[in-house]
Amino acid sequence: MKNVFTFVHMFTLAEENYMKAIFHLEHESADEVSTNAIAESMATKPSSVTDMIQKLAEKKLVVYKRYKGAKLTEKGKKIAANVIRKHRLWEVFLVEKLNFHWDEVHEIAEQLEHIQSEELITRLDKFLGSPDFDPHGDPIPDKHGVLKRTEKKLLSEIEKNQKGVCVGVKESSPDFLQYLDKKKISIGTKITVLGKEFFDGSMIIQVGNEQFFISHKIAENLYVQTL
Amino acid sequence: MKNVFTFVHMFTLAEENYMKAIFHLEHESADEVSTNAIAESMATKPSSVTDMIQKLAEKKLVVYKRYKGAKLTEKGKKIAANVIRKHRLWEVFLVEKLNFHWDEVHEIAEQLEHIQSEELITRLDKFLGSPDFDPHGDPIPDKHGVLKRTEKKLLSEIEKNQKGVCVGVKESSPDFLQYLDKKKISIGTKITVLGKEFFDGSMIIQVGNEQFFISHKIAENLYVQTL
DNA sequence: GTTATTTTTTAGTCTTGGCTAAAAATAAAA
DNA sequence: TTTTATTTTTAGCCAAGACTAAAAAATAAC
Ligand SMILES: [Mn+2]
Ligand SMILES: [Mn+2]
Ligand SMILES: [Mn+2]
Ligand SMILES: [Mn+2]
Repeated sequence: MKNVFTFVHMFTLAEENYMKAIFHLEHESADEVSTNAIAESMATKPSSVTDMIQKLAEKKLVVYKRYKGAKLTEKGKKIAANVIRKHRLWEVFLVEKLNFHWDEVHEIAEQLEHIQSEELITRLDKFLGSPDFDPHGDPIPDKHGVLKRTEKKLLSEIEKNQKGVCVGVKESSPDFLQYLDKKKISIGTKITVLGKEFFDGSMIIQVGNEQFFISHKIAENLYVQTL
Repeated sequence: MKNVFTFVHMFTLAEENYMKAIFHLEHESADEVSTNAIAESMATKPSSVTDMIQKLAEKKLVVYKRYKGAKLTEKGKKIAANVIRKHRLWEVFLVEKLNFHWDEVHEIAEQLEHIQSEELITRLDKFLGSPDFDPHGDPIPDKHGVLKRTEKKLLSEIEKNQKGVCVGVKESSPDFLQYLDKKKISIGTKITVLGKEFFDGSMIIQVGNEQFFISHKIAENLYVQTL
């Protein structure tokens, strides 16, 4: 296909998605990311991943050694962070301005994150009041690609009788988010751990006036800041 | 490339751009659109156009007879109109909400028009107050792809001593729009034709308190409604 | 320290959407 | 009505980015 956009730095949709996936994987495990891990996270085949990381290596966007996995260069990291910045800013737009619900915005942001225009993002950011977090509590990288990480814990990591305020979700699938809605949990909600079962990690928690049971699966996907 | 979006009706970026180009060409000349005309309007080669219109014909989006040109089917027309609807709604967003100038929005809208989400456009339209026209005075098709055409004339067509209000531009290149800015002409501006030269079609017009000369090239790219 | 399993890479194909060069059809001139 | 010019199509090629199947390397098990 013909290159429709004429910008200085231009990466294809595929390239951007690979860099983004590697970025996320680097931050949730070792910094050498395996071919298989990338393939799984992108729902594609390892052979396709090998192809692409070799191309990205040519362009100095990742460092790659055969059989050793990939790792973003500074340049690659910046590009990835910028795509994530765009994704999260658009999510804020969709929720704050268009009144989408937080479980509906991800797919649309997956598309919007590839729109190429510095100026657009500068203005969108200002329009939104330069938000620091997206609707799922994820931090928005600044224009230099710097992502400040806050000290947050998984709900599953906090102890009995401790209190926390929900600051984000690890998973943001519609199913999970809708579960949280049902339980009246959203960003900013105060949660108290009333009981914790060692065997399966399940908990009894208090949210507002309600007390109820949650599984470990839930607790390990909710970020809180302890109070 | 892999199909990232999973919608019912999905057309590629290239397909959408071809349908849009054919739509525009149908409305500015005969309804059989020539291969060369499409090629020129898309800055591509006639052989590429032939390829694509054959594919579009397979999918019943255009009717095509060898050496006879292409013509959108009802389905193709609807799809094209919807892309144009999206383009123009996004242009309104960029100008009204992000304070872009009217000469800066076209390229960005060329990208945004391909974002796939019915719901997004429904909400964007509502957010913008369901505008009828884009920043260049072009009508925005409704959600059924119906485009109501207003009775507007080119400034070049109106007579000496007639008055008109500017309702749109035919060209919307940055150069032309910046010329209009310099002359303080925008949508809604009242223009009086004080003189008209038959030889070259140039005019003397009045805009506010200023009187000045404009060439035929300018006059045939400005739409007005006579008062 | 071999053997077996898993992971990763290579080789070869496919589709989309471009391109050029040549052939065929149509339109214009003579 | 021929000849010439223009338009359109076909044929063949290329790059991106996917895939499958097979080979090679790295790990894990024995
Ligand atoms: Mn998201
Ligand atoms: Mn998010
Ligand atoms: Mn436009
Ligand atoms: Mn416009």
